[in-house]
Amino acid sequence: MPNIKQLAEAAGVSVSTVSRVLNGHPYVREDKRQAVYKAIERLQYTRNMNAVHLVKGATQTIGVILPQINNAYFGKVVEGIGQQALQVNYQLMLCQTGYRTHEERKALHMLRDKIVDGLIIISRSLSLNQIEKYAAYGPITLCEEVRGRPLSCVYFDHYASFQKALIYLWSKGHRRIGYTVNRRNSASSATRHKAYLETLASLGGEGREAWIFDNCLHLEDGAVLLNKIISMDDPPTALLVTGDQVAAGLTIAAQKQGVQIPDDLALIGLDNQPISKLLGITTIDNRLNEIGAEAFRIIYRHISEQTDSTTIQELGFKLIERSSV
Amino acid sequence: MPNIKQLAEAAGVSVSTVSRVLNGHPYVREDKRQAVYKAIERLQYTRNMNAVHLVKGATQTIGVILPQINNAYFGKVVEGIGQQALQVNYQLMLCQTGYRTHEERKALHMLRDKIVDGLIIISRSLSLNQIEKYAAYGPITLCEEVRGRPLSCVYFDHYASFQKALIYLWSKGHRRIGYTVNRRNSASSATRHKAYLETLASLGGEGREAWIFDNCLHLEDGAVLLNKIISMDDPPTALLVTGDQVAAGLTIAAQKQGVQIPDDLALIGLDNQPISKLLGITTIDNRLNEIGAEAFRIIYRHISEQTDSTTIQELGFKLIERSSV
DNA sequence: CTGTTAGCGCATTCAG
DNA sequence: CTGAATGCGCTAACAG
Repeated sequence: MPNIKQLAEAAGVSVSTVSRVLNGHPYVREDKRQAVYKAIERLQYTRNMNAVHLVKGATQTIGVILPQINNAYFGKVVEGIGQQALQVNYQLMLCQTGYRTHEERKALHMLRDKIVDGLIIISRSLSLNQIEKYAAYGPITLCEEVRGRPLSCVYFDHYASFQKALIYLWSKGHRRIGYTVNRRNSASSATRHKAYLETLASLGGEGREAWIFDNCLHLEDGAVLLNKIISMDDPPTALLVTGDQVAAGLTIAAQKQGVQIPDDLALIGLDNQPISKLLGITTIDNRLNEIGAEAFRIIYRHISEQTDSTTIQELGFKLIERSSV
Repeated sequence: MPNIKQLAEAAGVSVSTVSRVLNGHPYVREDKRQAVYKAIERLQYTRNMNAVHLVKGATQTIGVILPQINNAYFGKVVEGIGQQALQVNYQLMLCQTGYRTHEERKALHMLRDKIVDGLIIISRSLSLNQIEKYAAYGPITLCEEVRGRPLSCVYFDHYASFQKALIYLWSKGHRRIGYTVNRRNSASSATRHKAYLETLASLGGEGREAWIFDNCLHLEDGAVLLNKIISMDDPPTALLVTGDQVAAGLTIAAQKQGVQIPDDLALIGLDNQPISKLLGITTIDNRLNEIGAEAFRIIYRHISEQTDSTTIQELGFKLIERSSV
């Protein structure tokens, strides 16, 4: 495999001239340019990008940290990231962490070690204090609200969306309202818990611990949950489900068990996944694709502008009324 | 950001000694080793992996080519790849091509340009002739049957699985059997078409062009298809659906339209996705996770052993009987 | 418009 | 056990 020097020799020019044509610089005489092209063809020359990365100090690659790729929620975000990356010729390095801090740290190391130029963290286990330490090595953007730190973020308002959904359920006559989350101890869960208690209180109702269900992420989790709910002495009549996959699981299981939706149990999902449309589930569109796309744009802007500033970006959401309430 | 030379100075040793402790080599006196650690801490030294990649001629990264990440089928395969990659400390570079040959070619270039050490192609648009050209630059593994080329592959037998499913439907009394695919002109589609015609003929039945439906990949496609089928003059009574998402879309739409499954329309899905279990869809488990995992193992073995040989690996499948037939 | 040269940061022979 | 020296392949000042 020839290098640039041999190529230059073969073309009868200097390495810098070769480099110029390789990088499309102007000010190269046409015949020399052609000679280089000829030589490239003849020697089957291919550039070693690792050398380019070394000398440029950048790789045109950004890392994406997420617990698992095979998931409708994360998939939608990554898709958004990827579409933007494509447009500016950036690569995506994927890190499936399974929420293991050890793996998350390894991904952070990629930024420190200059394997990636920036990092997007879709969901995490590590503390912000831990993550913050790596901000010195390059831009990091989280897909959750983060303030007062050297970290950027894109997010939608969990509090407001919960509030809106709760008020909607209340207006439809529901007084026994519960909700589901994935991890009880995540940042968004704390916000949601607060919104849950405060909103219900302000409406003159009350939230109950027994109506809060965790470990709900996948379709199957919804099915399991339905069985749990129908065996409760004092079940909620409505559920705010943070994820359409789970809402779909609940819906399908409900049909099997003869539970009527919305009469026996009302549901509001989240993410506006295709399946919620098909099943007629009322949901909140939080524009996951756009969250991913915007996360990339923020990173890209920070890289391009070499700025150390931080961006905080809130995206809107929309309640989509269908027939599960 | 200090480099290895400054670090060596600070530690009072040579760069080679630093390099040795950095790479965990033996034969370094303990006090010098400690001195290096101290200096690393003090200078906040971090290694530039691009230099390592350059000098080693490898990046510990493999590229993954797929049309889109946000998809149950591809997601499952990528997950399998990622799990294996994690175990041996390899990174994954993701390339969402949207089946655009231009993007696929860009991904192939990553192998040529030494950005990745190997490539896994989950699904493609480019011809094998085009892809084959890049085999000289590093190992390439496809997730489909490929023979007589310098390319490795993992796959399950589309022909045999179609055959098995058709015989099963036939044994249940179906005589008007159709099937769905995503892209009509993909390699697997050709195999399936052959299996479809030959198997039905051997059973004394016949296939019909009108019972073959393409552009079926997502959930919504299944819903659209159901409407198409119920408006047909001469609809099939059973459908072999290559993808549980589509089968799920069909099933859910059928419930809405009052179409009885399996009585009005029988279904056999593919991929054994969670949703097929929930909806009671009879399906074929083709072990997508394992296909991804094995694809990585093959690539990894070829990289480790520096061999130019090629691996062809067939994985088994299993018909999972549920209640949609 | 072009060539010379000095790095980019690290691994690794080869002598000690 | 250790250090000096060489090279990985390329870019970009700098001097023509």
